[in-house]
Amino acid sequence: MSKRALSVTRDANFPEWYQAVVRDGDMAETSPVRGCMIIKPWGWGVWERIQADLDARIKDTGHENCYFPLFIPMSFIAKEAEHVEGFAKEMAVVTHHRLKNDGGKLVVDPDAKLEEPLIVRPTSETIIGDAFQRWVKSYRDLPLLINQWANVVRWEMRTRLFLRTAEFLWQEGHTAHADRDDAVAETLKMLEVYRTFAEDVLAMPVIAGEKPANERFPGADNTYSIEAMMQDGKALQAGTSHYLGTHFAEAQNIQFQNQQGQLTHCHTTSWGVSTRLIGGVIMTHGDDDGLRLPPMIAPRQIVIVPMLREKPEDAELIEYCNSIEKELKAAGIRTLVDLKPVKSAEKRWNWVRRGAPVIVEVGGRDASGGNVTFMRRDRLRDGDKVISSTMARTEFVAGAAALLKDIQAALFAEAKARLDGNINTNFTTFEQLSDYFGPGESEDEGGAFKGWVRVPWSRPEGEALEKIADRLKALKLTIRNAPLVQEAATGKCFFTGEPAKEHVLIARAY
RNA sequence: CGGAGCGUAGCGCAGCCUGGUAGCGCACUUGCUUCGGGAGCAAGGGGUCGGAGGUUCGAAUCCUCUCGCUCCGACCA
Repeated sequence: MSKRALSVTRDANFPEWYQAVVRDGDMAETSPVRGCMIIKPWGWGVWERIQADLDARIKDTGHENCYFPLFIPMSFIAKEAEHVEGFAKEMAVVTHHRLKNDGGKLVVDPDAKLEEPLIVRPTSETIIGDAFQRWVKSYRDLPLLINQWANVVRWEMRTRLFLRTAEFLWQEGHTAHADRDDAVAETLKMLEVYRTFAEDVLAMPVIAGEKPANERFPGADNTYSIEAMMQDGKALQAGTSHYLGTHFAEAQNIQFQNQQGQLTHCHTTSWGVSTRLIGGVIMTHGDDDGLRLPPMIAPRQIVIVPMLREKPEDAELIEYCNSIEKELKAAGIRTLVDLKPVKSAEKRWNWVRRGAPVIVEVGGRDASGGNVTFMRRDRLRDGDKVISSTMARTEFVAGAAALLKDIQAALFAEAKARLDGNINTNFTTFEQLSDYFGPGESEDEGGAFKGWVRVPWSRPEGEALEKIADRLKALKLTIRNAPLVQEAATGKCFFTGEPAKEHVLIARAY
């Protein structure tokens, strides 16, 4: 049996496998600062691809980018009651502005205390709202459609690279509208942007839907999400879009004069996706040999590894590879000839672990025959055997763009089949649900693939919903969302027995 | 912040119980031989054993405190 490129398999230990992919795929590493990550060049390249593509989509829908400060006056965050409640426990706070040398020891200067502490933004509703309050005067100023790419900090108890870090990178859209309909339409429009982006670019199928009341963003009237199914069957909330009603507008005095001359509060929205998407890509597409990147976000789509032998004929081989690279680049394909003075076999496996979509290996015989030998990362093996194909370089170059498209589509199809095939709709009683998922206490049980469950419900709120959430929590389950696209619900609510209004998805989640 | 486990070379670990001055595999460096594919042999380099204090002639090993990490809970994009 030939060995795998990683030391852990998904089946043996999914969390450990995830860490191995992140590390051995050169994506990121932990930092000296607790809970924060160092994103390495390959991982950063993926983020740059995500940014570039999504940014274009955000601009295409009429939004403009800008930038607000990292620090927010503490009083700002206190303005919206639910918002404070939701974020207060995880704030990084700046209280001083100077250090001093105290007998050879560097200490915080107690004389340099800030009059008002600054918090490091966990999200920017409050500071952007403060600007909106000044920017919006008239109905002619609306809608106000703003986005920013930024880092935010939430002092999480437990962190995992990309999935949950104390500092993470994201984009946050903030918009203000004249009325509810316009704001809700915006909220749903951006959810749809996220859905198509996740599916078309990340090849990550998701289900877009509305969060139950208990999972709403602090201060939102409605929260929508896209949810993706990871290879261990758990759900990952991959993006959110919030209709904030007039809560923030009222708290921050964001008002405009309408056409009738009346002073009216705006309806606002916010929406965001983060570096967590990269974690989603890893857990959607990775295999036991490492990462498999969808071509659209791979920093290098085709990597050419010349089989160098430290002999004079190497020069000719390098020239051959360079000329192929030139042709591929001309076709708009991100290509690299890996000339690092490392053994070819090692370079191959490094690119396998990094998930380069196509790895081309060129030896002397290929070169003299005008051929290339290549591997598709999405179909690396037949059983344990590595699959490689040889074809004429002209044919390869001519078909390269189509090959990448095919890989992109194959990765999506594979993930889509997993999502579609693992939503159980047969449960009718809580006992069945409980028996199926078990208490989920042991790691073994937690590790087994369970997938999701879809049940009809009556959309309870308040105390009734809390009770349901508690019962689910005992099984480590949560309601993910009520899919926007679903057939009409008939019969009784799975939880309350009252007439059902819609279906919701239940799953274990990250 | 509660429960459990773990910090020894870049990575993975042994040594600790029964104190005697640090070792294995991979990786790294050099040489030779190999090489249509994750090679073999040989010779090397690298560690104040997480930190501080204590016991002792002597501490990776025993004691106390402390910091950090991982997993499980609570919290969350």
